[in-house]
Amino acid sequence: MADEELPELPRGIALAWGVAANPQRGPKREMSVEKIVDAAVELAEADGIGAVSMAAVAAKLGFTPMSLYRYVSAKDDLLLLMQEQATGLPPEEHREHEGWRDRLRALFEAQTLIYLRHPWILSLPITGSPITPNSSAWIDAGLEALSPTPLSEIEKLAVTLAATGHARWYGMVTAGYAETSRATGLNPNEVALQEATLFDRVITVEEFPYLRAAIDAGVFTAPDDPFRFGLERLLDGVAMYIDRLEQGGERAPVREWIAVDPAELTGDKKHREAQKAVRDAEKALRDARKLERQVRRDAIARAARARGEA
Amino acid sequence: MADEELPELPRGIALAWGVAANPQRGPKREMSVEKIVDAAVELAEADGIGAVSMAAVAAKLGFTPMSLYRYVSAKDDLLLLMQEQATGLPPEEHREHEGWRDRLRALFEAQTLIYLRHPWILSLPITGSPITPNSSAWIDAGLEALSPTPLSEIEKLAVTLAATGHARWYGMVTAGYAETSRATGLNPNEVALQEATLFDRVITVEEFPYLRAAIDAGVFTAPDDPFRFGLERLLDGVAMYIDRLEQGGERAPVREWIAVDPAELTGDKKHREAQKAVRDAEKALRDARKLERQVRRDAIARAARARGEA
DNA sequence: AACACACGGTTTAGGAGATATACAGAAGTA
DNA sequence: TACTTCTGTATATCTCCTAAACCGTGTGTT
Repeated sequence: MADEELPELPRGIALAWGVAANPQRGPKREMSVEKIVDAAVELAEADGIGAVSMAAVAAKLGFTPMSLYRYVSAKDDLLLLMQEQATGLPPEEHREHEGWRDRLRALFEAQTLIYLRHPWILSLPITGSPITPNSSAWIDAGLEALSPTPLSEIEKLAVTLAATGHARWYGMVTAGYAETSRATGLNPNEVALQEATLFDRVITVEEFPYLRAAIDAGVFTAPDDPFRFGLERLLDGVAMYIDRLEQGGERAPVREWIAVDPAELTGDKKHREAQKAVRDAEKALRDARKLERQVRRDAIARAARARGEA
Repeated sequence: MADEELPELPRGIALAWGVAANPQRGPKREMSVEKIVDAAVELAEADGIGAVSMAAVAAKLGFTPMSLYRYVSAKDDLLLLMQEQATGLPPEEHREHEGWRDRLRALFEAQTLIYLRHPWILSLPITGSPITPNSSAWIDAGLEALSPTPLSEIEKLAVTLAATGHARWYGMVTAGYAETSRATGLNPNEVALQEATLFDRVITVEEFPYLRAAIDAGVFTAPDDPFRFGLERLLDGVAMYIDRLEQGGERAPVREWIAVDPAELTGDKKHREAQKAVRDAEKALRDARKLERQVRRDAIARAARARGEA
């Protein structure tokens, strides 16, 4: 009866919400979902998400791999629960801040910290919409921060989502370095420097003039954080919009989702051909550039050889 | 010699840049990297990234699995090349727009379209920093759009990154629906509706008052796109900042990257204990909430049963 | 022209990983 | 006590990735 109340809740999500029918009969349980998740998280912290296998988790707890399946119905569920545990609840401190802006910023920073601490979270596959207790709590906190503003509900959600996404993006870019650093044993600065060297090799003025200029200005080697700037501009924009509303200004039109041209999906022939033409043209351009690079490299090498022999 | 010029280029990246020493001896090649990547992409388009196995790709081309390794040094490389191919070059149309704002928006929309068309891209693991030709071209295009502005190089990069990240986030959220839709056979609207039902089940007024209010306002069922709003606010903020600069205003201070407290990484004991305390407290809260949910559910079920029996 | 050797595709094999299934023993229940 | 339910285990299958050895094919060299 009680089960019929929640028919389609995916297994993992149900577990996260604590919908676990505690069994009455049978032997005592020797493990618990929590212990399993803890062990899995420890493995991930130490050696990345790749180190998390059912066998490894079980071994860490001193059991056989199959025993885990009495607690977790599949590995995907375990991954979801790991994410949930590492994400945790939003910190209470953000409530101490006064305005919506400071609150949102505090949430943003808390979120980025989580990703910096647990970079493996970001390498988990996004399984649609993870409606878990903790992720809901983060969104709720964002909406709460914006609750004193005259924004509409969907606008509040939009701003919350934007800030969350920005934090996530921050994490992804940074976690890339962190993971490379862990995998190679180099410290992050060395990794950054090495990357910069690679950049120098392939980013030419002719092909990428603007990116080249940015590199020359040192944007990838400076210790400056481009993400804060982005967040502040976003918040500026929101503040401006709120001001406008408060002065009786018009609300921005809310557009619909970008729709994928159905022709592409149903396979309209002409359209497919057009797409193919674009792809072919891109390929031709790529090839031409590749050739150009190759030739240039050869020329340089030849010159070097000549210099060496001279 | 020429090889020594590019020593540390990771294999896959080197391939993407077309650094492929064409062999002279031996039998004619019957395949090519391009054909392999095409086949792999076709598999991914049809059945998701999970359908891409070396064996499947080889079979699609009529060869044995191992043959692929003469062209691609590992599966990861193949995945990188797939991403590169599906990303393509930024469309030229964005150059037709006048101001930086319209250009950036055009790039944003082009990028989101790519993710909507190839949602599997987003389920690829981010392998650090994919410095590939096409991804560089996208960044270059963003910087170009901003080149007439008085923004500094790092500020331009920050804005470009923010827009890119927002598009990616848009894609992730939307692709979740797309993948669920493909996997379950339901259309996206049905998926959204089903999700909404799940939301209704677990998001209570007591626990998530603000999220609950948003749901009641219909933010998840309306056909409105919260991401455009976010983008426009970001662009508003950038515009505002540019105005300020043009009127002789001060540049925003650029902060350094958020640093993870080294105590956490070196394992300071006190700090670890404090962290554990937080986690325990969170767990206690979670448990209390779980119990509360359970009890409430039981009560509801009991009431329903009583009603049924009455 | 003959030959050596680099190279392409194949075969075979190993190893890791998720998980289905069947089972023996433990704890409640009738 | 007998029955039922449940736990952890053992065994086995299936899917992947990829290392290594092999044979035939052209090209460059002698």
